[in-house]
Amino acid sequence: MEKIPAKTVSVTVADVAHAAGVSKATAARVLGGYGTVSDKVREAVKRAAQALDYRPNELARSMTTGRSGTIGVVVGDIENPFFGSAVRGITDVARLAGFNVILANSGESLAAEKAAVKTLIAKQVDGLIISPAKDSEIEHLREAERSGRPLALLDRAVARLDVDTVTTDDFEAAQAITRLLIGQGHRRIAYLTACDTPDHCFSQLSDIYTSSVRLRIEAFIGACRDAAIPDAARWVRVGAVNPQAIRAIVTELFNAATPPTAIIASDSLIGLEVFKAVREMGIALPGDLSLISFHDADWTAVTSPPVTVVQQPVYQLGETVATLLIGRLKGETGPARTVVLPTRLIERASVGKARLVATAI
Amino acid sequence: MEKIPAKTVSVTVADVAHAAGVSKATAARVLGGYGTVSDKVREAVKRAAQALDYRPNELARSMTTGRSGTIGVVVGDIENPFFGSAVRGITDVARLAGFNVILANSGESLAAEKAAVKTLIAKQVDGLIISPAKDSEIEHLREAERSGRPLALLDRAVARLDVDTVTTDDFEAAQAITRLLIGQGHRRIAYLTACDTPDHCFSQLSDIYTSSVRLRIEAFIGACRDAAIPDAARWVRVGAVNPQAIRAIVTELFNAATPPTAIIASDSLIGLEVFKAVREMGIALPGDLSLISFHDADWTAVTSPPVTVVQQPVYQLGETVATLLIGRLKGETGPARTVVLPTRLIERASVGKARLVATAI
DNA sequence: ATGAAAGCGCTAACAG
DNA sequence: CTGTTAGCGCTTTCAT
Repeated sequence: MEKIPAKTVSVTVADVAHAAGVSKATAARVLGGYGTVSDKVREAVKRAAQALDYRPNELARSMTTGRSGTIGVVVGDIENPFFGSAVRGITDVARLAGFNVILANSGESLAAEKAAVKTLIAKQVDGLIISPAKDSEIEHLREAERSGRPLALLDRAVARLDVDTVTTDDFEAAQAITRLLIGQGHRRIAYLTACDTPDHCFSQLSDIYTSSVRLRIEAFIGACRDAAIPDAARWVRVGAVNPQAIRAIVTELFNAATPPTAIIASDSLIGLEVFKAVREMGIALPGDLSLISFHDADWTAVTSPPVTVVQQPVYQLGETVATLLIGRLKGETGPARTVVLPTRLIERASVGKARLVATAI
Repeated sequence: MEKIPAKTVSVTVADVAHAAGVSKATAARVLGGYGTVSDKVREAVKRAAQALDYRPNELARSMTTGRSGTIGVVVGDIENPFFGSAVRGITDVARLAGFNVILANSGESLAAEKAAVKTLIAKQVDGLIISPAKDSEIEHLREAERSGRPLALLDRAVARLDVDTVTTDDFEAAQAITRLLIGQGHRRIAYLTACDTPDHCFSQLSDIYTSSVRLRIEAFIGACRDAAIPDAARWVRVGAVNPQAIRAIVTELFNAATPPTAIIASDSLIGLEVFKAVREMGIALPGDLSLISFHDADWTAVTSPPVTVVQQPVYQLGETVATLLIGRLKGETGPARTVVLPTRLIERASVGKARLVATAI
C-alpha cells in the first residue's frame, strides 16, 4: 500500500506529523501556532514541514474556526478613482490587521449588488463593506446582518440600517459650494448626478436613493431657497452615468432659452466630461460658465483653468470604514457608529462672477 | 435533546434534509444543483431551504471539490488608474465565468508580493494573476506553479517563467515615440520611470527588473542610437516613485547645464507630476519642452496643451489575462501563451520642435 | 506536553 | 432516483 503522492495532492498536517513522528494534533499545534509544544518537538515538526514543502490550507482552518480572515467589499466601480482610493485604504488597513479582501463590483446595479452579497456570505467572509447602490431596497443588507456578519457602509448611509457608517460631509460641502456660486451672482445653477430615477427626471428628494447625493441636492436646493432662488429643483439633472448621457445633458442645458451660468458635478467623472463638453462647445470657463466638481481627482489641478473642487478624504474614508469593521470583528460591541469626515473646498479658477446673459430678459 | 439554534449557528444541508424528510445527499443534490432528483422532492427541499433561510457554505464545498471559485490578483497599486482599469477588466470577466477575485496590493514591494502569493495559495485560490514587481526573484511565482495553480502574468513578462502572459507592445511604443521626438529635432530626451535600481541610477538594461520598462528603455536607447544620439542611457532616470522623487528629478534635470528638450514619462502618475512641475517652473509646453506619457489617463486630454500619450488597452489587458487564466482553469492545456496587445499613439499638442538652447554651445 | 477522536458542512462514490 | 458511507484538512475537546 505505497502512497504515491501525485503532484496535485497536497501535503497535510497528517503527512508532516507522520514524517516528524508525532501525532496529528501536535503537528497541527506547531503548524497552526497555538497550544503548547516542547521546543524539540516544535523543531522537528518545522523541519518536517520544510522538507515536505507543507503549505497550510486556510479553507480547512476556516471551516473549523468559523473565521475566514476575509472581508468582502462591494463598490460601484473600481475603475472610478474615488473607489480606487477608498479600496486602497480598505486593503491597507485590512492587511495590517491580517485580513484579505474579496472585491466585487456592483456597477451600481442593485441586482449585481445582491448577487455579490449572497456570494460573499456564502464564501464566509467575516464582514462586509458596502457602498450600497440604493437605500430603498436593503433586504439583502439585512440578510448580511442576519447571517451574523458585521456590515459597514462606505460613503452612503442607510437610515433604516443600524450599522457602522462612514461618509463625508456631503450636506455641508454642497451648501458651501452653492453659496460660493450664489455669492458670485449665479442664480441658474445646474446640478448633475449619476444617480438616476425611474423617469430620468428629478422631481423630489425622495426619488434619490443614494444618501450622499440626496443630502447634496437637499443642501443645494436649500441654499438656493435661502437666496431667494425659487425652484432650484428644476436645475437638477439625474442619470449622468456615462459620457454620452453627460454630453446629452450638457447639450440640452445649453440649448435651452436660459442656460445655466454654473454647473455642479456630483463626481469627478461627470466633472471631466462636462469640462470636455463645454470646451468643445466653445463655452469659456469661468467667463461663460462656472464649474465645481466633487472629488479632487488628479486632473482637476492641471486643466486650464484648474477646477474648483470639494476635496474628499477618500483614502481615509476607506481606512476608517475598515477600521470600524475590523473593530467589530475583534469583538467591539455597542451601538452603530456614524463617522462623518469633513471635506475641504479647494478654490481654483473655474469659478467666476455670473455674467448677465442677453437671452435672460 | 432539543436543538436550539443560536443565531450564530447556521442551517446546513442536514437541517434542510431533515425538514424536508429526505436524506442529506438528496438535499445536497438539489441545493448544490448536481445529480438528479425528482421534481417533487426538489420542490420540497427548496421549500424547506427557503423556510429555514438556508445559506450555502462555499468553504465546505470548496473543501470537498478542491475548487474555490476564486482568483487571486496581485497588483502594484489599485489606486493607480492603470491597475484600476485592469482589475475592472479582470473582475468583469471573472464574474461572468463564475469566479470571484481576491485582491492584494504589493505596493511594488517584493516582500509584500511574496506574502500575498503565500496567503492566496493558502486560501486555495484556483489561479493567480500577478503583475510581478521584479522579474529577478521569482521563486514565489514558481512556488505558485508548483502548488498546481495556474499563474498568468499581467503587463510584465518574466522570461524564465513559462506561463500565460499578456502585455502591451512596449518596445514598439517606446520606439515610436522616441522616433517622433527625434523627428522633431530632439536630441536630449529624458526617460523617467518608477522602476528603481539599488543605487537609484541607471547604468545598464539588466538593472531594470520590470520587463515592460526594460523593453521601453531598450527601444528608447536603440532609437536614439539609430539617430546617432550616443549614450542616451545617461538620460534615463529611475526611482520616480512618488511626487517628491519626481520633483527632484525634474529639478535636477533642469538645473543641469544642458537640460532635456523632451521628457518621456513611463506612466501617467509620472506624466502628471512632470506636467505640474514644469508648469510651476515656468517651462512652456511644447515651446521649451515636449512631453509624452505612457497610459492615456483621463487628465491627459484636458490639459493645456493636452498631452501626447501612448494609449494602452488596459481594460482589455485585464480581460485578456483573466480569459487566459480561466481557460486554464477550465482545463485548457498546451504551451504558455503570450499575448502582446498593440498600443496606439495619440498625438496631441505637448510635442513640438526642439528649440536650440543657448546654453548648449 | 502530547495523543485520540470527533466534527466543521459539504460532495462523491457506491449501493440499492 | 435516493440513501449510506466516507472523507476533504484542520482545530478542538478530552484524556493521558
